[in-house]
Amino acid sequence: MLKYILLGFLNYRSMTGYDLKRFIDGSTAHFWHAYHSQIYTTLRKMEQDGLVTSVIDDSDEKLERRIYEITEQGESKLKQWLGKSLTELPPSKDSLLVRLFFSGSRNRSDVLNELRFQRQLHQQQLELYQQIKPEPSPSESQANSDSVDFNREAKFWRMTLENGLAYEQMYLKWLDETIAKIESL
Amino acid sequence: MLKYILLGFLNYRSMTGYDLKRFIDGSTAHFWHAYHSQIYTTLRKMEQDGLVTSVIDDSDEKLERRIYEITEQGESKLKQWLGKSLTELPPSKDSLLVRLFFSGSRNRSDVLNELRFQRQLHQQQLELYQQIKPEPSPSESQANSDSVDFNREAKFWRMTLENGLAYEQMYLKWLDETIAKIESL
DNA sequence: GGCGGCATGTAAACAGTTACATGATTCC
DNA sequence: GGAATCATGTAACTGTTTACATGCCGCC
Repeated sequence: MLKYILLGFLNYRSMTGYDLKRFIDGSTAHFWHAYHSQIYTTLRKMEQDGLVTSVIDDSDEKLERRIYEITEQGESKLKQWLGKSLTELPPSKDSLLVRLFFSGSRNRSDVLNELRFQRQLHQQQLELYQQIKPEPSPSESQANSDSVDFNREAKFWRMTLENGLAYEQMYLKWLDETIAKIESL
Repeated sequence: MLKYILLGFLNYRSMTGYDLKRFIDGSTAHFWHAYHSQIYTTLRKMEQDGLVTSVIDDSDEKLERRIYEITEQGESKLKQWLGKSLTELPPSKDSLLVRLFFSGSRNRSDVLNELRFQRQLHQQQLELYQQIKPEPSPSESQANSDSVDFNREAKFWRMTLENGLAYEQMYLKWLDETIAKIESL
């Protein structure tokens, strides 16, 4: 999956592993995050497979940056993947719910503290999304890609952001209700 | 993580890998699913680590069932894990959102078909949760565990179900809004 | 006879996490 | 002087998925 995210961004423009990490953190991280270690190793593997090529930029001495560029093979791989629809529900994993499921034997206040802390984190996450509101910005400078319509792309980016907002609002509401239930247990 | 789910259920009562698979499918699957292959191998590893023991039940000839039982070490491992709270947001992964994020260049009708199909799946999932409503039932028979209060446990199971319901309702609403936006693009 | 459910596993591949490792520059 | 950010990577481990593999029983 990470492979396709990297191809997706490299299809906008060539960039380094570090740039990719920042784009992911600033946009897809809430529905797909990745550690830098995985990004670098995946890029290497993709280069071996002919999906990307890389050149080393030495324009600043002392700072070696490896710039990745998508190949035609990479582009067709991305198009092919986008071409066949998902036919299943993506599995979700939420370790908080696992913990809550088995929390019957726990101290009421321990559970409440855990949920209240999660509430804070979700509140912060929501505020973060609300600040992004105007636009996520993988364009930044002019794209070197032939024909990417960034106005159109941005509409889809915003839809995923709307999902994040809806998710956090739902989660906060559920946490509040759940905290109230446990308080009156 | 799966390890703790298995310990959690085995703490209710001893059972086989197959039973565990069914309990997971019937309760935690929407926030943590597992394939049978992983369940069996994880149980073996847990036995090596002294968290569970197993006996082979041959009461029915022809049908060998390996029944797993939690050990004291397993119980304390579970308690220890429940004891230290989550201090981060669990990462979420949703490949549909990844696909949508990079869907600017796709055919409008292809994207719409994919989203409408997801809508159906989420609708089914919601209905499934609504039918479970009365009670998830890992008790079934009398528990062999010393002191599990299944009435109390059930309250926590229900809270995770409420999360599933809220999630599906949120997702359906978002899908409807997103479909409408793309239709008028 | 075929299908689905019961029941158990192994093997290989792939994905993801944590820890180790280095070294420059900038800001306080 | 220390912390943060830029920038890149490897190694070891853990977790997850897919495919292969077997055999019984009951139902239609």
